[in-house]
Amino acid sequence: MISITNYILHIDVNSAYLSWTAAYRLQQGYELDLRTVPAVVGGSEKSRHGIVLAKSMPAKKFNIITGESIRDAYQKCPKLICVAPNYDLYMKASAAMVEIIREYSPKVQRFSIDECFVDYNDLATGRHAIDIAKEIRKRMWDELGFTVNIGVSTNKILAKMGSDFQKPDRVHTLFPNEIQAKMWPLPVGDLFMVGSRTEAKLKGLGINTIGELAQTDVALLSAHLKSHGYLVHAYANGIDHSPVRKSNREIVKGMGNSTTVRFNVEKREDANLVLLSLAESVGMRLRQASVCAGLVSVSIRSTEFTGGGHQRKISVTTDSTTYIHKIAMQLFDEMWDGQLIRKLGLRVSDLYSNDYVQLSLLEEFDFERQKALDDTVDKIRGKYGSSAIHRASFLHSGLRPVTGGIQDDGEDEYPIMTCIL
DNA sequence: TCTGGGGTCCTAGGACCC
DNA sequence: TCTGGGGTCCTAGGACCC
Repeated sequence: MISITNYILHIDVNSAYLSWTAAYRLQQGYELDLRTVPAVVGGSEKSRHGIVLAKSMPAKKFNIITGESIRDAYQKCPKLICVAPNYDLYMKASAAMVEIIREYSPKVQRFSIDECFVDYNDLATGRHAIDIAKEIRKRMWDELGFTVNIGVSTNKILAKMGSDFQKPDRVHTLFPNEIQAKMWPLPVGDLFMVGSRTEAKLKGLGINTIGELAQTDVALLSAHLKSHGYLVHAYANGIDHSPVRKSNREIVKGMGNSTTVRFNVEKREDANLVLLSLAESVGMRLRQASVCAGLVSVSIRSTEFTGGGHQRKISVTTDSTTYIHKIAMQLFDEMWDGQLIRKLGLRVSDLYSNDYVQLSLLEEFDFERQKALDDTVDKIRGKYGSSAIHRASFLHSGLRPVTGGIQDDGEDEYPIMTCIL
């Protein structure tokens, strides 16, 4: 017998935004634990950000689902408590969680703000992975005040599926010899990477459970789902060879920001300002990551929820706020048909290290001068905050001079957290 | 005052080249 | 004078995730 020494853990915060908010409020001296009553984290309806981002277990009992409008949620439960998101708090809570997890293994992959994978070798400590998982679960509660689910297995897909079993505050195993008993009876839509469209197609083929998917001829699946068919078939059989990567950061493919504007945009000049504020944050993020982009994309969503995207490769790679904005406006002008706009997005990709920025001789654009300006603005914002300096065109516009990334809803802000979390 | 924001990967079709 | 084949690049859009 060969004993397994390498395990994969998947750690997932239960109702992350809500749990973190609840834990924080307890620390601040609130009596009520939001996790014990129907409560949601959601944006404000007035600024048209009113959807449920996270819900408590009691809220779930009222059939409130993530992503639905706050209004619909109130209809289901009039006593519902709704609190604003606090992304600064979430980043801190996430960092505190990862710091503890890294005590057990150097191979930790942050999969999202509230999830990570751990490659754990029990030769290192002589302790079994299941015991480690139980200890991590307990420490999250004791030291940070929130609960997690942990899945333990031998690869990422099984660990992830395992962490999704009964919640909250549980450790589950899903080893290969447990697949048939624990995973195959589940509805096919529960499988990672089977979303609503794929689920509908599979049901059309008479496939209703993960087990049925696992035992379907992969040729049939690929005929209907192309390469996605191979993927979900492998996942249904618990097959996944992807490694736990130490870092996601080095392999970022693109970055973008988008915003639902507080009012319907009908004037080009307002769209121009919104895209400028998005370019400010995208540009800052590029410069912070020391990369330049070779592709710019703009997306528009109308008040009718129609719309699309428009993108263009650019002849230079750039991290210039002003240049990105200039391209974005070209794209906008080519695409906009005058419809009322609800949401605008700006995204850059084709990222290259900015060590070798090419300066185009053809462009009538002074990259050197803009670079100096961007650097100065970044320094001031780094020191005094992103609202310390902004372009005069935003004065009296009713628009944010910088849009995207970590920011809160503005109305009901929490103070910066100072406690242990 | 219905419907957020940030990502990744895949596919299809047209342009263009040899 | 309807007509091949292979390849890459570019753009649009769909599907999935948290």
